[in-house]
Amino acid sequence: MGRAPCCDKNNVKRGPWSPEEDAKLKEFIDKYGTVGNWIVLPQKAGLKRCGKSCRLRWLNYLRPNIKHGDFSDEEDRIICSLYASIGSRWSIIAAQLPGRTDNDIKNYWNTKLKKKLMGFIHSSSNQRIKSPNSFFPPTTLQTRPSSLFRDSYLEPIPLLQPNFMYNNNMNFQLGTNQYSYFQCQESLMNPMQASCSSSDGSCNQISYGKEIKQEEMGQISFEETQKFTLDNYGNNGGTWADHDQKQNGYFGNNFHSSQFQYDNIEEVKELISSSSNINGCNNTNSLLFFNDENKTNIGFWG
DNA sequence: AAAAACCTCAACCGCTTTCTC
DNA sequence: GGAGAAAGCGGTTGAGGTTTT
Repeated sequence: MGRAPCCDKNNVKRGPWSPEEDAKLKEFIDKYGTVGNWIVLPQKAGLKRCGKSCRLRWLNYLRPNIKHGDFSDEEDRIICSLYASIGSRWSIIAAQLPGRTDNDIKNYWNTKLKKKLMGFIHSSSNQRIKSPNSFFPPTTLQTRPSSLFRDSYLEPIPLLQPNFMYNNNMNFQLGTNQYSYFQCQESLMNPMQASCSSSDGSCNQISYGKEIKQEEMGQISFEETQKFTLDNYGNNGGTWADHDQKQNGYFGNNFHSSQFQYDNIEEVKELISSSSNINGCNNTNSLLFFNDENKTNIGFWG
């Protein structure tokens, strides 16, 4: 017994929207708004469409100030940074890019941005990064057509560093709530011993050892992390998320990220290839960052 | 010129979260 | 607090367009 369908599929039109349907929907919403209920809207608007379909059409295409077309460098950086930080939380990412929809960003990431970044990682293997500072975003926020797909890896993508990325080592204890938890690897020098917490093996988060209450953290030595630092947050019960949202402005629930620092591109490459299967988990994605100490920061997502 | 391969993106599906009663 | 409905969300699909062979 499955879930009841949201509408009678036999009596609704599916597939691409015609200009007439677009006009009908737009005219109705301009006049009456969404009437607080997408399910009844198509009926009132005289459309033979599912409410969900109307909502999607409006949000992704018809609503005012929707931006279509090329993404700017600035938008690329924001997407990359946020993806590395929070993963595929497209709605949160879209909230940082006025005029862009989550669907748009998702498509853009899946079809272009991801490939370019992976290409960059692979092509970087024989070349040491010359000027790490060049990877930081320019001070100007001027919007211009994206050069991401024109430039070779010698002019890498300048990635925006989310606030938390500056909080290496112990400074990442942003939360003050005593009920907050973070996850800490017991064997810090071998992050690849990470485990999967999902019972079905389809985890989308990497877990690093046992959970440790924040107040216990003072007992843990991080001396050996001067060169290699682990930065890993988790949230439990939403408290982290609440804090992060206040702290960084854009992190929603279940914010979870991890970063490592390496000073050797080969280590990073190895890490990327080995991270594709960690303890049976499919952690297939990774992303490079660079900081101003000539280290390579790497962010993971599942 | 035709077929095959590849790419893009709008739309759908179904699960999760939020809201309302 | 619980149940049901609606909205929100992210993964996936597939039609149509473009490029390559």
